[in-house]
Amino acid sequence: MPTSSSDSSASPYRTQRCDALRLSQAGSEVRLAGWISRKRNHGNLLFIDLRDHWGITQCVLENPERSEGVELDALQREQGSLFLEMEKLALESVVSVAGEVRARSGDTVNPHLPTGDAELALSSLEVLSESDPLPMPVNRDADYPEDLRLKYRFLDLRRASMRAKILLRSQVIADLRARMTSEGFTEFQTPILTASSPEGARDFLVPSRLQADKFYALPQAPQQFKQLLMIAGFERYFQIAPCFRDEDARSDRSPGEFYQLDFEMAFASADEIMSTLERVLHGTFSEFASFDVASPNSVSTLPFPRISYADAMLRYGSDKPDLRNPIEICDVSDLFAGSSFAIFANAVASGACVRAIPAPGAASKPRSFFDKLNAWAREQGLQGLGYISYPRLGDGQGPIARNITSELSLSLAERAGLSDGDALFFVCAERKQAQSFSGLVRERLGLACESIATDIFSFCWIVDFPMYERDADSGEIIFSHNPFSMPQGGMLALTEKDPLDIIASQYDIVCNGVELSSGALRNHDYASLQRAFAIAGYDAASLQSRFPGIFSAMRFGVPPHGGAAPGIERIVMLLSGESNIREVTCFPLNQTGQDLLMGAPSFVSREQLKALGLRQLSDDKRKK
RNA sequence: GGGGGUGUAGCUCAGUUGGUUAGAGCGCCGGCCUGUCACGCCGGAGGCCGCGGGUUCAAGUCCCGUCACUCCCGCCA
Repeated sequence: MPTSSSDSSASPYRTQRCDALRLSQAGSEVRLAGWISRKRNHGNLLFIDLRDHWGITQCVLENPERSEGVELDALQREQGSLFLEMEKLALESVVSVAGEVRARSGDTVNPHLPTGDAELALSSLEVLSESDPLPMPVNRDADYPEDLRLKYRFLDLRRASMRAKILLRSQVIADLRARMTSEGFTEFQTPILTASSPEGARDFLVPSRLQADKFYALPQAPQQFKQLLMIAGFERYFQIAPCFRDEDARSDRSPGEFYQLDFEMAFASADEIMSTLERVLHGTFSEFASFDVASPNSVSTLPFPRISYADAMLRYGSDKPDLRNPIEICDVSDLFAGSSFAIFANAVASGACVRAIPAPGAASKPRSFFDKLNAWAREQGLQGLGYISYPRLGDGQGPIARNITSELSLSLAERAGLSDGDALFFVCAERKQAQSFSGLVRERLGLACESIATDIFSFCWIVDFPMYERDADSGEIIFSHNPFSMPQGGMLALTEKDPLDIIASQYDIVCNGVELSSGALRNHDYASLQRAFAIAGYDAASLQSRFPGIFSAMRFGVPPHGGAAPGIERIVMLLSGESNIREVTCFPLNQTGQDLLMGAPSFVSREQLKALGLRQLSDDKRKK
């Protein structure tokens, strides 16, 4: 694979790349190939920006002047027709051109272009592929509707900003591979056509031709396969793994497929797994951050902080907190209990929580700042958002402050760690709602008070997730997350504890409020895995039929193991500052799961359906 | 499945309280131009105002419905 500019000598289309033009080549003949990115036509002087994968070179073409009564010689006539041909060639046509390298003089040097001190004076042109007029320009960085961009993705991908993101993705994947390999991991490929599993996300199904009426499913993740590889005795597995989930899209969630850096380790502790992933992510984020990683804390130092799930929900109101935001929530239910502020006192008496969210420097904000937040809180379905404003800590102001003692006002400020000039917001609701809502308030205040740094990657681990939860609708005990996780305390915890108090050996890694990965120690003990499923209502017999692979393997020697699977797109999104997953994907599906370029999904022929033993659609439905 | 936003020229957008023939920039076509690098100047073509219905003397504009895209909730073990 040629990487240096001189290695393309074998090409019939060019002698060098468009980024390789040098002043030192002045006087020599050079051939270039690429797309016509821009033309600047001065009548008898034409500039062409020729672009290939590597860069841009300015080509220049002169039209010999035809003076009154003086005939042009053959060379001049040839030059003239070359000019006319190039002049009418559409942008984005692909050409191979040759000419002499010329130095650009003084003020015609373009300092913004790496090749800007020289240019190619054209003497020949071969049109390799002519372009139609473009449905969208590609030589500028403007916003275009996403459906247009996806329909002409091959054009969209010619744009510099898209190229940068896609190339970054490639480099990030290569870097992750190298780091995993040097950590002693081996890369594997696991099946794409596999069995449907009834739990988790909705499966993509593929009908089987050889086994009538049966279906394959595309893997939601290679979870069972990587565990089987552990049982097979490969101690360190990884894969840049495609995952398929038939769920609705979000801007940070592709509707069909995405990639994970899937890995698993045998005979490892949770600490070992976490520190391994930390090293890899810290390395990759330091390598590719767009800002200066030399400045302190620009990428969290190792080891990343670990926060229990319960603590995260209290202090940040989220299990994926953005730690760039310095605001921390605290519980003040006990301070309001029995206080003279009857609304909160009564609510606490009947089991509600009051959570306090500091707003740094907000005491000087105008009244409208508080009114706006309050209006927003009502939109979100809350009664309202109380607040105390503290121009000085001893001088709480606002509607709540007028109804409580100055001692209470001061205690609140102290508990929340306020300084003069801050304000304190209050959320009063049932515990779960108070948690999640104070998290939203925290996010909003972080933005409003401009207290979120933009040039750091702030990582943390969230640990000690509950193993089970109660389904809000059915009231039944269900798995909170991965059923194959090891419960902390093992079999003893499963038999002795209230299921809702059992903690899983699960750890999520979070960066800037983005959940990069869930991970866990897996339950390698057959009996306790059966017990764990029994608590969630699965009898032993059904496990064998639901998860035949893993359950038959469990009986033949299973090493303790665990792993994680950070999302590739999420990593690239963070590194490129994108909030939309489609921006870091070459050919993404749109929000409704369609590929507007390839026309997927599509109807298929009657013959194809018949071979699969599937019912045929009526003609009018197919035509619609 | 539910809620919000958007939809006017190939593209990006403007279009006032409902009021003459719906505009601009880019692109396209034609003309001029020898140092530009988003080249410049002159001219031209190009519109089912997403679609259907309604209100009105009059609808791009107001109302109802519908479609497409997008963001969010549900969902994503």
